[in-house]
Amino acid sequence: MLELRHLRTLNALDETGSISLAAQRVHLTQSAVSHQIKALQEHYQLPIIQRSGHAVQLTDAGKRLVQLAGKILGEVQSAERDLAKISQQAAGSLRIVLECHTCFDWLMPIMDDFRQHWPEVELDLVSGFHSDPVSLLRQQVADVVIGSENKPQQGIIHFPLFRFEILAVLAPGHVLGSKRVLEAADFAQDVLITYPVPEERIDLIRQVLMPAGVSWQRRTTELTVAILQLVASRRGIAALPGWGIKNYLDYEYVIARRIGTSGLWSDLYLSVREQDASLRYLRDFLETIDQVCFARLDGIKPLSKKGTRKN
Amino acid sequence: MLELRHLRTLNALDETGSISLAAQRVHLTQSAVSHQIKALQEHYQLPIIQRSGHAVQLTDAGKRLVQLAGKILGEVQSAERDLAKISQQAAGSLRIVLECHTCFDWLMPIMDDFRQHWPEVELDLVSGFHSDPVSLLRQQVADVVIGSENKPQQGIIHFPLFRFEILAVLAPGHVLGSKRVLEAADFAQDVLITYPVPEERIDLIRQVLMPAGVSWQRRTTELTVAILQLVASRRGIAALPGWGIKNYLDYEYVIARRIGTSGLWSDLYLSVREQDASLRYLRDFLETIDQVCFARLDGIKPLSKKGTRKN
DNA sequence: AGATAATTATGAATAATTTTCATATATGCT
DNA sequence: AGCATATATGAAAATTATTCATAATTATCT
Repeated sequence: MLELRHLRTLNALDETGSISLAAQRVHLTQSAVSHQIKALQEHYQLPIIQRSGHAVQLTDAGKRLVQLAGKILGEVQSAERDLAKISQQAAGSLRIVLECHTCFDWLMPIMDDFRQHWPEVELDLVSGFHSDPVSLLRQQVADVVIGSENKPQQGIIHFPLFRFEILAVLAPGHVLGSKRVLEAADFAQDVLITYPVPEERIDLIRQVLMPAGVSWQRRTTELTVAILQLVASRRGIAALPGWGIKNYLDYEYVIARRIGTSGLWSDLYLSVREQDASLRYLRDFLETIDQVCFARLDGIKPLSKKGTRKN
Repeated sequence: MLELRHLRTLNALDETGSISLAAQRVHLTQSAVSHQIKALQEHYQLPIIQRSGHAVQLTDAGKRLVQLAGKILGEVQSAERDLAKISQQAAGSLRIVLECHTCFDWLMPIMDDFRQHWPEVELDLVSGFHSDPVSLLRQQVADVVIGSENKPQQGIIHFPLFRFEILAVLAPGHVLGSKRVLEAADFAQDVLITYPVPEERIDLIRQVLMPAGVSWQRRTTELTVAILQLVASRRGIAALPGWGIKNYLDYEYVIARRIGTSGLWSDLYLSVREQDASLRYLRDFLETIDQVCFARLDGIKPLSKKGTRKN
């Protein structure tokens, strides 16, 4: 009756404290999670969760099961890694093209983790900018592209990672700070500070400014911290992922505003050659990204798993 | 994809070394187990078992999963016991009536184990012989009957334990030893040594001798070892469960013969009052019996689980 | 060796379970 | 109070697991 599935759900529930967020984490609907918990409670004749308003709290019984999950799920993942090693799918290469500059932030620790588990896999970042990153896969120059590309292509598979909001970043006290939501025209008033990549690769420009026919001034720099420094010192405004600026917001180094009423969102995918899609270490890499990102990055949302995520 | 179900199956497969026996252990058909393993192999793209003729051997990958099962399944059981404690189903009484005398052999260690896990449950054996053991349940004198009773009765639930063969036990060199299979008439030749219970409670008499109209001489004694001693010293012959005499056979202290061409079989059930059937400690007791008996008793076969074994 | 029995594999059918969908209900916020 | 958000729930749909029937394979017994 109790299955690993339930433990994974409870784990997510414990971390998120919410049925619907937990559901997203395990790629199920809120309803499915609700049913799962109900089934567990009926099976054990015990309440697993306790509701104080909307917030979901685990009961002692629930905590005991989460504790079990903690002990067990790691063992399972570890065993599955060993199986990959046995099947000699433990060696290979994972050369990553990062289309999203800010993604360094979360990717770095994941890479460290990955190296520990897969010492035989050559892990690298492919540097430089590329107009068509996916073509690097075909040319065997890279093995993985992390970016926004998700159009179906022959021989390429896109795994959905997550959706995140891009926020306008302003110096505290900036005039635009008085608005709750910024519109395209607002960006004409100040210098736009971006990474040094082509205009069409900047979501704000491609999706907001260009369609609105607004002109802009641009200044570029390599590092996220540098962008934030420039913003804070009133040299301009920027547009960055919410999770990338969380700490700076908390310390009120900068402030953030939504772009457009419903916000400017960007979707991230991980693309690989079709023949690599079932490589065990690749799957493990994906799994780790999932775990780490959803646990640590604020405000991200899961994408539908329709992009081939079975097996 | 991998679920606890698979680990339980692999565990049984490891212990039995056979697909069909493993299937019986986990209360599935042979086909189901075969399909499970096939699914695992396809999922991991690895052979899990290796066949040398009919004998099934685990591959390294299979062994790794069994190792995982070993680590995990105990944790699960332990967590489930804790849940029972949380739900305050940890206290109660388990007064056992043992209809099958020889069953002391395997029950004793199980009781010891049980006491450790459920210190709050008063565990006892109800001594003496009873013409209708199940009525003791109704009278609240006992909580559990282990015996052959399986006729549906109002308010009583019978959990199937297992089926075992009753063998004729002879002194080495006994004349009847020359026959491969003993028939009813053969038992008229020698003294029958039994436990001191009514005739109708002795399977050999009720199912073989009486139907055949054969007469017999009987001598009784309390302990299994005493019976074996009398047999070995040529005071008579006995009929005992195969697993009960295994050690004595191995040391050639006595020899055993099948009774009738297809053997004399006995089914064992565990009966409880309906309202007790979902008690957590009772379920745990049942689970332990299952584990221990199938792991340690030779030649026993599972019974169909039709007697209400869900939840 | 040949026949028979026993064991496993497999495709199709069935059964059971899980998930989703469409809502209802409950809570929090302004 | 009213709207937005979160959870619960029954019924339908989808998926998955199991069984059934049978074929294929291996072992055993004259």
